[in-house]
Amino acid sequence: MVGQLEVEADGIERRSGVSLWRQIADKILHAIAIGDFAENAALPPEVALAERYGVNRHTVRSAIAALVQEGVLRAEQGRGTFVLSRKRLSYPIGARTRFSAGLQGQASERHIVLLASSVEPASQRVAEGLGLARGNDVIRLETRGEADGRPVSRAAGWFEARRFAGIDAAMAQTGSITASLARFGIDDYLRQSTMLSARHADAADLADLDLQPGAIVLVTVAVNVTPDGQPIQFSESRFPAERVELKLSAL
Amino acid sequence: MVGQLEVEADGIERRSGVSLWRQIADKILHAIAIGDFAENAALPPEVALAERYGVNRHTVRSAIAALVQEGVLRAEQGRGTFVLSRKRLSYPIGARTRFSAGLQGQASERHIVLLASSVEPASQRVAEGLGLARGNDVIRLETRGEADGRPVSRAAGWFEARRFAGIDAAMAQTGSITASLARFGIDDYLRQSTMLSARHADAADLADLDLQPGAIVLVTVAVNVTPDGQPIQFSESRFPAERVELKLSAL
DNA sequence: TATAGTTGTCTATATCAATAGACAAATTTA
DNA sequence: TAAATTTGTCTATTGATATAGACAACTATA
Repeated sequence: MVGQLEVEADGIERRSGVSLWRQIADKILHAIAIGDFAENAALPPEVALAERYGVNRHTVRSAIAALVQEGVLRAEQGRGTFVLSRKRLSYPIGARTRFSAGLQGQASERHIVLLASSVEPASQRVAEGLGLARGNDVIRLETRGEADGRPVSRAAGWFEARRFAGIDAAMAQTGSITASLARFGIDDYLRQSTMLSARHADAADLADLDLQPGAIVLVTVAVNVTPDGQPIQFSESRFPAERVELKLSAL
Repeated sequence: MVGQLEVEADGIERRSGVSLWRQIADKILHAIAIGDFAENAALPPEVALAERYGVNRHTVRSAIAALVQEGVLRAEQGRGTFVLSRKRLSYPIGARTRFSAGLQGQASERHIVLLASSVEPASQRVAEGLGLARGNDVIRLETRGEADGRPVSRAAGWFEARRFAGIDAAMAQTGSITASLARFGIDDYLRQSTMLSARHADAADLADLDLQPGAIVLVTVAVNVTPDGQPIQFSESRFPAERVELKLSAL
């Protein structure tokens, strides 16, 4: 027999299209992120978690299994289940956002990897963002940001091809957008505007950011300009919400 | 027999803990939000959607049924399925963010409702944000922002009780944080910092923002200060990602 | 060395999610 | 009016999700 609860404890929703084990895994992740469970600390035993969330022990086990798979937890028979992962990185977004500078002190190793580059005609929104006519050639750089070996961002950046010919090579060589732009005489640039949204990770996000299905990504669409307001870069970036939060400072 | 596809089209993930119909509902919502389907336009027929996403027609029907339930779509037998809802609001976040001012032109009617208020000792993070000793009394205002009758934000704001005694009454009367602060001699205030994250909506969010289970909320935690840097308000706001995107401008 | 507490594995059952196919009902188009 | 298009409803089957209970395996501790 099944003892069906009418009201669930702690924000667990049934028949929502999101399985209970996934919801509980998200809750545990969130609890770790906000510091409810310290690093290396033992999680409450499975029966306690099952009671807290009003579900069967096996459902909790499914959630834990997913997080073990993700490398967030480690389960030891007879001892308990332990927290491995650290808190979320705080990624700054402001007028002078720079990848490495912003994460200083939070991760010992951080860098950007150039995954691919290509020349293509500007789409509608890229053209608008850069103030070009639609169809003008632009260079697209596909990059991934990593901190301590974990992917923390995945971005596409577009630059006017005529003005920034060779920026792909510069990026491959320097591993830095800032350094690459410096080669084109851009010593300073500002973030003009940023649109921010959130959605479930799609197949590309899962592969790019090493996420599990059901994860959430933050998406920013931004335009960088020179100090005198000339657009130089249009970008779309995706951040895994479980590993990164955004800190908005003076734009 | 079942013809199982190895690779799914368009970012649909199986065995993810998120059901296919929920993922497809999210995709349709996103497509509407970014303007792929115009308002009042017909959606592609169910068989076409099923093929596009690589799922059975009945699965698409489940997704559509959920969106009809949410009031996003209207299905008419023999004719088609039509888009009711408009694009996402673009909610500005910047140095001088004000609720009504920011949404001007995007919604014809907008206001803040005061849901509840109370006096309580400051928690750790509220005390830190306001620069108080932990346990000092603070006033908490629970509010909901609405635009054209739809909830677009749900916020809790904390103010030092000694300095802002009566701000709850002022808020109830004026329906505006800005106007209420003016009564305490605050003619201008700035957003000092904002932390931004995203997660699945919990039970409270579902009720407060009239969402369906599985929805995503954007969460901001911010501190407002006077022009000379004195903290006056600590706030946590939640925005439904399917209805709102955040526009970051000069902080 | 028992004993209690914890995770791991197994069986069984019920419900939800997804596929498959057929046909009805309503609308639009030729 | 007839045909084509589209949504609505029904049955059937399979696999994933969730509950239930029992017991094994391992660890720490009294």
